[in-house]
This record gives sequence, C-alpha cells and structure tokens, in this order.
Amino acid sequence: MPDPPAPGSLRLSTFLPFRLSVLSNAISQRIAELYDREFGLSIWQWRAMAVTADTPGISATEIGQRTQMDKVAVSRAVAGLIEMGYLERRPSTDDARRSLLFLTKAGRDVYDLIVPLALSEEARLVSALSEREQAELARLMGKLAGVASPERELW
Amino acid sequence: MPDPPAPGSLRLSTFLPFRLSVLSNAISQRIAELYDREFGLSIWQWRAMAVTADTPGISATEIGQRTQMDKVAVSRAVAGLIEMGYLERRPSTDDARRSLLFLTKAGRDVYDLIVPLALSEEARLVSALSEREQAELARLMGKLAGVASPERELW
DNA sequence: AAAAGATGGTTTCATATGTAACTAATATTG
DNA sequence: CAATATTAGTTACATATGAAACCATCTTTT
Repeated sequence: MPDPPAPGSLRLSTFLPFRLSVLSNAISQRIAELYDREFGLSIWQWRAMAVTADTPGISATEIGQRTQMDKVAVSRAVAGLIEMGYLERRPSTDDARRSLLFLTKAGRDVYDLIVPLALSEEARLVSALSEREQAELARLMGKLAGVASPERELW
Repeated sequence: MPDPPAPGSLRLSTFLPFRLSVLSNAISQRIAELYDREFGLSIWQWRAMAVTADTPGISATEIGQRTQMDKVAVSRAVAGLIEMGYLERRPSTDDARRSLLFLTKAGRDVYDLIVPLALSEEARLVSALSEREQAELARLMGKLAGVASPERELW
C-alpha cells in the first residue's frame, strides 16, 4: 500500500489528467501500430479514412471538425492517402477552393479490412467491462468532455 | 439524432480509442498550456518534477518508470530542469552510472506554486462528476489500463 | 580476472508535428 | 462593382519526438 502523498504535494499516479493521458496513449499506441504494420497507415490517415467512409464527398475542413485534427494534419493525411491510391479528390462545383473526397475502390477495400480489426480491438479492450460499465464510462467521458472543452463542439 | 453507422462501418465519434484520445488531448492541452505559460515548463518537465518532489533522490530510469516516459524524454526533461535551476544532480555513491536527482530550492518553490493550480484544474474538471462518479471513473480506467497494457506495470 | 553482456544515460539523426506565411477563391462591405 | 475581409487548403520553417548508435560503468560468466 503506497504512502499517501504528502500534504501540499501531488501523486502523479492518481492525478486524473496524467492517468487519462497514459491510458489513452497506451491504447492509441497499440492500435496505431496495428494500422501501420498491416496497412502502412498513420492514425491520422486512418481517422480521415474513417470519416470519409462515413460521409463520402466530405471536405478537408469537415474532416478536421469530425476528427479534431488541425487543417495541416488533415492536408497531410489526405495527401498521403491520395498518393497511396486510397482517396480520390474531386473539385466541388459550387466552390472552387473546396474539394470533395471519396474513398477509391482500393481505399474501400482497405477500410473494410480495418474496420473489423479496429472493432475487435475495441471489443477486447472493453471486454473487461460489463455492458453497464461500458455505458457508464461513455457517459462519464461525455461529462468530462463537456467541461474540458466547453467552447469546442467535440462531436 | 445521428444516423447509426452503416453495418460493417464504424462511427469514429463513438469509437472508444478515438474518444479517449480526443478527451485526453483536450485536457492535456489545456493543462500543458498552463504550465508553459506560467512557468515555462513542458508537460514532461512537469511530470519529472512531480515524481522527483514525491521521491527525492530518484534516478532518471525510475522517473521513466513512474511517468511512462522513455529514457530519451527523461534525459531531455531533466537536462532542461537542471538548466533552469530547478533540479540538481548528485552522483550516486554506489553506482557511478546513475545520478540522484533532487529539487533545488527554486524547483521546490515552483513546484509549490504549480501543485495548487494543477489540483484546482483537476477539481474543476471532475466537478462535473459526483464523488461516486469520480470513484467509478477511476475504477473503470483502472480496468481498462489492465487490458490495455497487460505486460507493463502502469502504476 | 578477462571477456561478454547488461544497464544508466546521452547524443545523433531522421521523421513528425505545429505555427505562420502564403495562394486561390469566395463573401462582404461601401 | 471595386476594395476588403474571410475561408479552403498547401507550403515552409522551426521545434518536438523516437529509434538507434553510442559511451561509461557495472554484472555475469568462464
């Protein structure tokens, strides 16, 4: 049983921002490695791909909003995906600055391979939790998100 | 009310690794900015400082274990803190490779200023949650951590 | 006690990331 | 409808980060 932190001090291992950060990084790390090893995708590329699959014809800016990536990160992720032949860019007819993004056939194929892997990794993760606990966790995270980023619309 | 994701697809905004990552980044971001703006410390430096305050005479390797930082990050954080005059390095008598790290007076002063800020930011964050919910969140995170890093001893 | 291996920690180098500047196009204002 | 401001997206530059090589010391093996 560890000593309690001295008064006026702070035990990092029980400090919520730290715990969250370590947990999140451990999880992201593991998943990122999977995307990268199997498909050569960065986590940013995977996220861009996922929202494009969900909303074909999405713009780069919208990808940024949905994924919380800044526009430079989106630009780079999209450029990479296009180079790999997974994404296609079509000019928007009503706004020449904007382009509409779609998965290519190859992109869809890769996406279809990743989804079950990602979902099963998530399932493995939450398997330690009962249904009730999973719902509770989601609810608590939602509350925290509200406080953490009151200004920003997270999802 | 958003559409459910199509079967065989994946809604990023309900995908646990993604939600955790965004939440954690939003929180870390905000806190990191506080450390940096007020004290010129990176989040890594703050963490190294916190565990050194908790365990004076700690070694770089131990800092890494406690904070989940790799040894390069620790080396850099410690070097920076020493340069700022917040940390002092003394050679270990029983192992010449190792050094023992201590906060200087100035380091302790800064630490004493940061702790209440960090704790109050944490308090602001969890204020959205009842006592029960806070405990529950900690418990659920612990379970997830067990699954996410079975090999690694997280804390 | 010499050789081989492991450990603590730093340095080097290559890559990732963020900020600011920039280009092109659209929207707004007088 | 010209001038100004805003938006979409990319590029350039500076900094952060991680992997691997490295140095010094300590430990283990023979």
